[in-house]
Amino acid sequence: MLYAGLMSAIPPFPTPQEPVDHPELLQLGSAMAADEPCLRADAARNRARLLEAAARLVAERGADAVTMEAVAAAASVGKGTVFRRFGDRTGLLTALLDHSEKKFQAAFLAGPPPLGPGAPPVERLRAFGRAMLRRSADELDLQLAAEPCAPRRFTIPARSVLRHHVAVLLRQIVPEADCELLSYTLMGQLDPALIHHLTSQRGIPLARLEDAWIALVDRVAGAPPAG
Amino acid sequence: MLYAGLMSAIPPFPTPQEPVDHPELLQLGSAMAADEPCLRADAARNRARLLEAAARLVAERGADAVTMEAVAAAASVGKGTVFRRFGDRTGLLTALLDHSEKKFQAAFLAGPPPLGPGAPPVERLRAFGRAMLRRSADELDLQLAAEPCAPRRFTIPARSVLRHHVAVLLRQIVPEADCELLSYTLMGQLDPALIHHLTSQRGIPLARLEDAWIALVDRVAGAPPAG
DNA sequence: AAGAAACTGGACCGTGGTCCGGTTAGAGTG
DNA sequence: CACTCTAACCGGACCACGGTCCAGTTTCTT
Repeated sequence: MLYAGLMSAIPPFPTPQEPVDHPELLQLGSAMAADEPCLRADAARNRARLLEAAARLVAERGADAVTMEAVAAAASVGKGTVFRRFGDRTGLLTALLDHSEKKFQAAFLAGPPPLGPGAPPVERLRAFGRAMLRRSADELDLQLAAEPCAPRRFTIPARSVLRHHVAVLLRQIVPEADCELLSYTLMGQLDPALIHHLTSQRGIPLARLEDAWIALVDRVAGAPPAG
Repeated sequence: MLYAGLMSAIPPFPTPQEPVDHPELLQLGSAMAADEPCLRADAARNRARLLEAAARLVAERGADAVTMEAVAAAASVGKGTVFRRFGDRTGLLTALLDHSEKKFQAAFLAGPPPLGPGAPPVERLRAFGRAMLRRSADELDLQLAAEPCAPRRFTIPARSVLRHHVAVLLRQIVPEADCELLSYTLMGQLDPALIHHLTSQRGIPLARLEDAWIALVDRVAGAPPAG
């Protein structure tokens, strides 16, 4: 099992990953064929071993067990190496999710309708929510664990890409609205932490979340479903 | 300066604060006259000193400087005492915010319109968003620092109260909708972390956030503002 | 072969959180 | 009021983890 990398080449040390101010251009394809940008042979090998070890830890003992030290030990590698490669814990977890993330991006950017281009925007937005909800339902532990603390929640590049996609669709549906801000609102309903809270802690079935998403999209699109 | 406490009596030790499964009843007035439930004299004194010390640290060196050890030292108290009293770091920060929180709750539960009862629900909802945005704009550091990590974000009692209020208003406005879930969505737009990201990191002025809130409420209420 | 750039690993630090032996407030009793 | 008893409280030693640093090693280039 191989994972793609979203780390670019890392200078000396203290420059893990830049916030990416304006990810106006969607990535995907930038570093897709070349799984390892320009990594030295030993570095690439260690990187692979670390991801493999981390994945094993997640599978066997849950995301909480993915301690930086545990991963390092399981990969027979020094702790510093883990940090150098992935920046911090979030970075490592994010890298673990990278594979499915890329697949998902490909699906809504270039896949078949209704998720991909070809269907009317409202239709695509509905499908997007459904897909997000289902994807988050699996991988929930990891998604939660990968979430950084408060101030950086909205700087995650992957999330920015998703949100931007929503904004683009919204502009086609309700051009007169503040689609940028509206996209944040809609994305809020698909937040892994919220999904976890509603399903695990309040026992709300996923189907109801999907219905709520559809209703929300309709409401925003200006066609109240039952009013 | 005295702060109200939202900690109930704490049994032996490892029971900091219960999740409060169904906060259907709004608090406010439960432990309002009695600032300290049944706290022993020395405990109450230490509690006050701790809050005072924490507030001083925030004022002088920012929320990041509020280390549990630093607070303990500044209050000339043992570290264990801080944890016993407030459960964890978020608990301490939450207690610091408690005063303004209570004031805010009082304002929309029993204050003058349009925030309080008396105005039509849509009007109250608009006012609620405005008030939240402005309140979060001050206190932003504290609000951010007080936010617990991913899985517990939605279990904060104070947030639950606010969200519940929104749900109640929504039920009066769009009874046919899934107001429970809709309230989560609306609250998402008022999340301190989002506000911080938009204003501090993307330079979006608060006024635009307020406009977006109004527009969102109108949209949800089924009366598209310009369509 | 040799030099430079990149990588490695583990010692080190600060912080959040736990534990438990010792201390004290304050109620009950005479 | 003095004494005693107990539950609650206190404090700081202790642990685990995330994150940093840097001296020594390895890879790649020329």
